[in-house]
Amino acid sequence: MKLKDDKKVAQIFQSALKLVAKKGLSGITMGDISREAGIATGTLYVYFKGKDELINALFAACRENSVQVSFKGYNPQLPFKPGFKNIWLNILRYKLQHFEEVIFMEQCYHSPFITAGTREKAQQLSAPFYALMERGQKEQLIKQTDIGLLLTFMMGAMNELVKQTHYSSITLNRSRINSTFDLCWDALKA
Amino acid sequence: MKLKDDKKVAQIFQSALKLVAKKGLSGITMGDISREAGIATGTLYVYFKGKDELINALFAACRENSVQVSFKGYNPQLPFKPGFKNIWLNILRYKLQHFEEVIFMEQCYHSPFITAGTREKAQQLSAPFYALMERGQKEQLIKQTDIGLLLTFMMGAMNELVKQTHYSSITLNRSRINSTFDLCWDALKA
DNA sequence: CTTGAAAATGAATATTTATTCGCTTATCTT
DNA sequence: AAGATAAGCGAATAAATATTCATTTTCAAG
Repeated sequence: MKLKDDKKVAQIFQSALKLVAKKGLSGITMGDISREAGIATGTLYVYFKGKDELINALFAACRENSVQVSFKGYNPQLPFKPGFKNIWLNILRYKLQHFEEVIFMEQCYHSPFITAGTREKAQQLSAPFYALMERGQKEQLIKQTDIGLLLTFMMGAMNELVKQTHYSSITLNRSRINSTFDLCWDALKA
Repeated sequence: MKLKDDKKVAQIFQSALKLVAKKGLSGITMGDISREAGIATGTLYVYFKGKDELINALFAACRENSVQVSFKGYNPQLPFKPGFKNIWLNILRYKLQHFEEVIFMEQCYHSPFITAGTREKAQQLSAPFYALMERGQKEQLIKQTDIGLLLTFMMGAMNELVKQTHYSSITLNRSRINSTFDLCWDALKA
């Protein structure tokens, strides 16, 4: 291998994300991606078998990255609520800073591109979030409702918030973020 | 005009929705739609100028329909909370019963198909929801947080819930629905 | 240096998909 | 019932897009 490195893959991913956020998954072509990335169309096929593989790889990469970042700085020794807020903030920050990924993931979920295998792997990465909520329930801090439901509620609210923020170009300042956390916490708390 | 009636348009819309829910906005072709609707491809062009117009019309129709249904049975004379729950249930029911529309709307939001005008009109239809929340705030029942934020939080949570329900084929029974309403109410209540 | 293997190119090709149009069929009007 | 008008058709065309491949460039090892 010569220059076929991660850097170029990252560049391709960045371009694809940017375009999907702007024109939607249905609006991008391999030609668009290569142009945006500043490479020849044929070069895309050096890195990926085809469009399907590119999209699946990007989907998996986004998912892994976002989960990994979520638990940064989480210390299970500390009390639940601050730990939870830490993770909540990690997630929100990530989504705000990687808005394009939020849109891309959303668009992907119902596209024929994403294979069952890719979907499956993405789901498995949710395990730590389930564990977190279980802890909260054990400590009687979180409602004794189905955890999947609680997580869905929380993640859905956050996603929509991030999207709305971008559309309306409202900046989510510290005070607004805290208000939103309160909404979320009040919803979940026992 | 002979048979060029609402019934056929509805049939086309239904087919498009079904296909988008299954294969995503990027996965459907005019040919797919016509086949699913049991008509010739050329016939689509009797009803719509082209793919763009079809998608925009469907988007607008979905939006109008869902807003209209939301306020069914709402009586402003009654106390706030039961009225709010009534609307909340209307929305949830609608989304559950029209899952395909939820997916379609979501996919559309970031597609190049939807024009600025269509988007604008969709936004204007939110006015009654804003008014509802204002009432709740005046009566000191709802948090004094930015209404857009409250609505976004609520709608996002509901959408995600509906999607999750379909993916995991969990039936949202009466008790689960009430649990979810409690999450939502606890989040919003002052 | 030279050379060989991998990477990059982008025009050419293959494939898919939107749209058109000449024609047929159905319905309404008088 | 005949004529007029609009809906419906689907093969043919046009346009867009994915993918290939013969050629060129790059770079590291000898």
